[in-house]
This record gives sequence, C-alpha cells and structure tokens, in this order.
Amino acid sequence: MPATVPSQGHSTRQLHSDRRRAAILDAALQCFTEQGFTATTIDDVRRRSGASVGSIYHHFAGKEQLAGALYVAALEGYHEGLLAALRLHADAEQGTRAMVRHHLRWVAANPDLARFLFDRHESEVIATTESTVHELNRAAFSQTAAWLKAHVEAGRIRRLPTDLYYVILIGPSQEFARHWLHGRMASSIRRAEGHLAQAAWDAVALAPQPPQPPQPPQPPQPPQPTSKRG
Amino acid sequence: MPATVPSQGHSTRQLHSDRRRAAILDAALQCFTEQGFTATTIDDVRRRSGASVGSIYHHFAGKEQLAGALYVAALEGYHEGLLAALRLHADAEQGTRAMVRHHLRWVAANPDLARFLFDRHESEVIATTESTVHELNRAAFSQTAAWLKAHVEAGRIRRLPTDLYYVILIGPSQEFARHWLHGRMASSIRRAEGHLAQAAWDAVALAPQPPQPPQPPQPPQPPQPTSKRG
DNA sequence: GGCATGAGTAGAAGCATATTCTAGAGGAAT
DNA sequence: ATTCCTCTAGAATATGCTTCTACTCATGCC
Repeated sequence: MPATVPSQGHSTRQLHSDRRRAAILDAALQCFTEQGFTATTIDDVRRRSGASVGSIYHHFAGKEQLAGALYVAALEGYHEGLLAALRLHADAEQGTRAMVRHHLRWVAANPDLARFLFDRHESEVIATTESTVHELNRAAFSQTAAWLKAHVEAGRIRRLPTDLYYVILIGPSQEFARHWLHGRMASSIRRAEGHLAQAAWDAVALAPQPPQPPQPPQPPQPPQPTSKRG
Repeated sequence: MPATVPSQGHSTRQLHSDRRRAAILDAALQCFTEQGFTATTIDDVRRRSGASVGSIYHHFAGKEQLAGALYVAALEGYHEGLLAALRLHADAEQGTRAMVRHHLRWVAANPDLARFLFDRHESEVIATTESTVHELNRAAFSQTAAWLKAHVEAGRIRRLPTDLYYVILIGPSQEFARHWLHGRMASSIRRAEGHLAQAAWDAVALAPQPPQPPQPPQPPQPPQPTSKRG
C-alpha cells in the first residue's frame, strides 16, 4: 500500500488516526532533514508530532520503516512528474530535454524531499521497503523505455543497451543534484539546466552533428509546460 | 593524517599497533560490506579483528570515524588512479574516455570498496571526516579542471561552467556503477564501458562544425517560459 | 641491569535510545 | 447498554555505542 494513501476509513476515529499518521510522517521528515536519520530519535519525532511512542509504533513498524514510507512517497511524486513530462513530448529531443528539466526542477522545488531521497538511494535505511521501491522504479523504467524505443526505431536516438539510457540521460543531473543539494555547486540549477539538457541530448542523439541528415529537424513545437509542480 | 599512512614509528610496539589498526579496519570493511553500517556492531568488529573494544576505541574515536577512515582510504585510492589515467593521455578524446574507463574499472576491481564508498557519498556516516573528504575532492577536481581547461582553449572541448564537467563526464558512469553494484544492471561493466565513454565524449566534445557564429558559452535555450527556480 | 613512562590493550560499567509490553480510552456495532 | 476493537499512552526492556579504570609491556634513562 502506498504510504500516501491511508486505508479508506469513513469514521471520526479513522480521521483522527490518519491525521496522527500524517503528523508523524511530517515530523519525521522535518527531523530527518534537520538532523539526519541516525541523529533523530523516536523521542524527537514524538515531541514534534505530539504523538506518543506507542502511537508511532502502532503506525510504523520502526524507525526505518518510517523513513521507508517517506522515501516511497517521495519517489512516487518524482516518477509521476517524470512520466507526465514525457507524455507531453512526442519529439525525441524535446522529450529528452524535458526529462532532464523535470529532474532538476523537481529537485529545486522539493529540496528537502530530494535530499532525503537521494541520500538514501541505496542506503540500508530503506532496505525494508526495497521491493516496493524496486517495483516503482521498474514501472517508471518500462514506460520510459517504451518511449525511447519508438525514437530509436525512428532513427532519432542511437541504439544502446536499454539499461544504459537512464544512466546516460539522468546520471549527470542526478550527480549535479546530489552536489547542489549539499551546497557544493557554483552553478545554479537554472544555469545548469540548459547545459545538462544539451549534454544529455548529444549523448544519445543519433549522429550528433551530421552535415544535414535526410530528415529535416522538426520545428520546435511549443510545449505546454506544467505550470505547477505536483 | 590520512588513514592509509599510520604514524611513522620504528619499534616493535609500533608495528603491533599498526597491525592491530589495520586488522580493525579490515574487519570493519568486511562487516560493513556484509551487513551494512548500522547492522554492524562494535562487537562484530571486535570478534572479527581479534581486538578488544578498548583497543578499537583507542585507534578510532567511534564507529562513524571508523567508517570515515575507510571512506577516506577508498577515496584516495580512487583519485590516485583517476589522475594517473589523466596524465597518460594528452589527447582530449582519449583522456575523456580514459576517465570513464578508470571509473568503471576501479569499480569492477574494488566492488566492496566501491559499494562502501558510493553508498556513503553524502551519507551522514562520513560527516565526521567531511573536511578531509572535501579537501581530497577539491585537490582532484582542480587537477582535472586544469586538464580540461587546456583542451577547451585548444578548441577540442566545449566551454561549460567548470563544475559541470565532472557531473557530465562521470555522472553516467557513477549512476551505472551504483546500480551495477547492487546487481540491478543487465549490462556488464565491460559492455557498458564503450557506450559510456562514447556518450561522455559526445556530451562535451565541441561540435566539429558549429552552425552558428560565436555564442559558445550560451547553450541553446529551450523555448520554455520557466518561472522562478533557484 | 633496574626503574619510570606512556602507548596500547582489556573488559566491565554506564548510558542513550530503539523496541516491546501492558493497560486504558473511547468510537462503532449489536 | 454492552461489547469489541482500534488507537493511544508511557513504563519496562534490550541492545549496543561509548566511557572508565586498571593492566601490560616496549622503550628510554640512570
């Protein structure tokens, strides 16, 4: 069950319970963000959320599962936006750039969540929700792969082992974000965006700079950008 | 100060001490690799190393510092190889490819160390050695930057904000390695190497024929009315 | 050689904190 | 009204990091 969707109750009691659960998650994210996972004690979360220790352990099996729930919620939000961005762009180059842009803008819009998410990619902290995370990634990956496949067959994107597309396209942005979130980047996300999008496209485009390929470049279609981050 | 170079003693006692220290580090790496950081107890390290708890705490200020020492040692080894690879190649394309190759081969040759290293990039576990790590990275970065600068001025590599080169060149390999180390990549490192090296080069190579007159620093701006984003 | 010194070693004690346990409160169903 | 059950509460427990105190024994000095 996704962490974002609590069980569908219909009573006053259920409402109280859901609010409590949300308050705990909220407090936990704040604590983790400010102090880090290990430095955060259950008692910190208790104080901040107003819940009792027993209540916390009623809703979550433990501290790690609490972090896991946050992680899954963050990942869902991220993927949702990525796939939405992809659906908006039929063109190979525009879509590729949109992926990079989505990544960077999501990070800029959700720095706390992003930092929490990225610092815990691969971390043992989320081991308890590993299968859920794996499933989420697989789902997003297969949709992205289908989109790419179409463009490979259309001769716009070079043919590569499927699992390499993601690392080539998003790797630089991911690495950039990791450092940026820790204040170690001189460039702003804004400034990096264009360069990283260009680099991503050049890295996968078929025939980076042919004199003039038979198919003329499509006119830049005016994309309808998502004005609001979801 | 580096963890790899113990204080320069010359006595039997010193030798014993150094061996003990090394045994502790060794045992710790094994434990961390097998069970993860949090799951590893000081007692595990004690049993495996043959040292006593007191001895461990004599050599290292705590569990985190123990991990930190391993981290620093791993990072030093990695950087050393990277810079060596760079010195071997005066040519821009060859050097770029060599960087990628070094990254991937180092990972393949030191999977345990690599996994330990990458899983803890940004992790709070290494917070205690942060300044050392920062210093190491800065040193390696500046040397790499100098190498790149030369090629930018020679017109072989496109001009980008300095801090972006690293993320563009190594980002994909880094991301690949991350997943590969966790058994989530279908491609072998061997197979990925060529593709990733090619992608890296295409992402930074100056286009053979830039169609438009001087505007190298400005990337092609996607027709996107971006609003305010940091 | 005999002694003082102090780094290294040892394991028990202390303490912080994650987790479990037992009890109680109060909506919802009968 | 009674019973049931989920949620809440906080004390008790367990785990395991860290500190403390004492011991060992090379090394350097007389």
